[in-house]
Amino acid sequence: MSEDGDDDTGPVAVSSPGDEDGNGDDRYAFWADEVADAVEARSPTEPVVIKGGISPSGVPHLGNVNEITRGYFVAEVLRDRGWTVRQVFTTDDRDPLRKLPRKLADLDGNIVDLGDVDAGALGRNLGHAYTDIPDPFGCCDSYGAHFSALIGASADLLGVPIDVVSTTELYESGRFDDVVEHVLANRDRAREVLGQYQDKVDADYAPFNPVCGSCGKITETVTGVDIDARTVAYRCTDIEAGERTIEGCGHEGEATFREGKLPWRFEWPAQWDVLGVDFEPFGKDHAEGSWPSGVDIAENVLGTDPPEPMVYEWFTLDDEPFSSSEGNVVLVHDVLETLEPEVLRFFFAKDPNRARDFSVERLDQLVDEFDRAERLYYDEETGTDDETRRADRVYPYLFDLDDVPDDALAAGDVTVDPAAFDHDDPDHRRQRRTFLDETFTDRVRLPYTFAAVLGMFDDEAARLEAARAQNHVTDADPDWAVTDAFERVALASEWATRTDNEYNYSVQRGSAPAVDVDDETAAALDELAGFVADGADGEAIQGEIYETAKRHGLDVGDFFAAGYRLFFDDDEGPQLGYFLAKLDREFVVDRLRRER
RNA sequence: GGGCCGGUAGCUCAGUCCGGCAGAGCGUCUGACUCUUAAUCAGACGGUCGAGGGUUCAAAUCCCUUCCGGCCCGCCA
Repeated sequence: MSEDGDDDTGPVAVSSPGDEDGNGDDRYAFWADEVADAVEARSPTEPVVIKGGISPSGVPHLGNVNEITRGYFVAEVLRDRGWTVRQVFTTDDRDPLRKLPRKLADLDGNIVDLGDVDAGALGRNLGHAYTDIPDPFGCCDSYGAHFSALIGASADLLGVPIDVVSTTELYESGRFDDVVEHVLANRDRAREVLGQYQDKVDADYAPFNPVCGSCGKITETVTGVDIDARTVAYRCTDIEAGERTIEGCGHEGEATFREGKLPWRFEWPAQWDVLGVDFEPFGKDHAEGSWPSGVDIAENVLGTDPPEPMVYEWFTLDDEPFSSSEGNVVLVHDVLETLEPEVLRFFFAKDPNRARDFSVERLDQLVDEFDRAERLYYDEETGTDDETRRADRVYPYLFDLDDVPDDALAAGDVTVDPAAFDHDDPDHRRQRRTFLDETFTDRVRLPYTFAAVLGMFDDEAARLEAARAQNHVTDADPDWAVTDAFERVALASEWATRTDNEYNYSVQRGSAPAVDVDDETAAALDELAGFVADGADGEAIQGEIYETAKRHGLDVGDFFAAGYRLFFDDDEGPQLGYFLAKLDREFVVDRLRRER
């Protein structure tokens, strides 16, 4: 993983509690198993600490969620091996706001344009720490607190337990005092080490950025350090932020170690040290930048061991890079309106080494892939050995008791409250696994695109009827499984609406689409209209469509197409007979007669 | 300039670390079910594994070179 020539990421020796991945085949079916082995090889003390973190600079998008979910899978594997794990998430909220994002989001996850909030007020806060900037929505203590709350909510939505740790809080509480003192007391060494990685480090460089006592900006020019008093003297000078310069106010003053921050290259290793981090995944951007220097700083400035690393590739959103500042974002909140949480977790369980596109257009493919993995896990389908091994290994970690209906839990004699599920409690874990392997085998999944089709029936009974007709639901299925399965209809419908794809049909109520029908088809339509007018249920109408077409010597497919054209102005649609039965009869009859 | 990750069927990707007959799903095509309408089922088509060289009895897999794509070496997942 680390490619640094001279560090000591030792050989991976398998050890410790309940090692259980040796089934005669020692290849890794799941990347998290390999990482867990490496973490165990460090002989960590409990709780094992797994970290992630971001700056709360704006909307926490799906890419940011890697920082939560990648660590989660490793945490879960370690917990299954008997380890107690703490997953922390640092919100780097003392970082300064460098650039105004184009889009923001309220606490419910609704995206709003910058122009819809007080952009001027935000603009005046460039250069200030996120926790010192008022929340543009007025609902949280600060800008930083607002977006930290959103990322915390994203984790909750995915059922991942994290301790959110505010970096500002680490400074203000004094937890960082000792490490800041150490860095500043050894600032020559710090300069020397970081200087190997960054050209801008010169003789004047001081590894601390005080908050200006006058204008409140994070400043860079330290003019003196008093270790005993735990203060630094500074002058508030201009700072560079991308192409623009944020002007300093010129104020000269003194700041304590709690009134400022370490530069990122030092702050990250300081977090490892203070929080005792054993494993941290990070994006490819850090792999060649802050990671190598962080290792060096940890070992040679702080004198601590860096955590086990893991680099993950970035995602794109419909082939475009995610960008909080550019506004190309999608929140977990949004995604969960179209996907079950287990499917989204599945996306994050894929190989981190591979760049992936989160394609909204092709969400059905992702869901199908998940469904297949699930069937492989339950031995309801056969696949290649590799596919099966992967499914067996990965699927249990996608499941969360909170995602299934209460009566399902009751049916499985689950006594733990899903909302109070303790990932470190062996009994809770056992109950979850037992439920998964026993009760949940009765679950029902409607294929995603079929669920999208069902979305056009606004009537519950009609949906059930159609699903039964296709044998997706049978009398043998427990009620909870049927209820649960139909949850997918709302998700798939939302997807169809958002992408406006071929499942987003809408009945052309206003006026009949222009349809040219030949005489024979016209006669058949009239006859069908008569049948409908006499009153018939969906199944009867469906059958009659075939019969009518045959009587008139019409191709059944063409006749259906004529029907779809009349009602949807499209060549295809839902099962027509069932669908027409659910519309008001007079309208259907008139439309079939091309009279309205 | 230096580095990281990828390139395998039309599409999405497993397989590469640890060499052993090139795989899956979707799509396409054909056929069947005397109701083909997200159909379903059966079958078929589909690949110089980016390219070249090397090691080997044997290479998608290991080594060297090279091309293409994404990214990093300010801040960023």
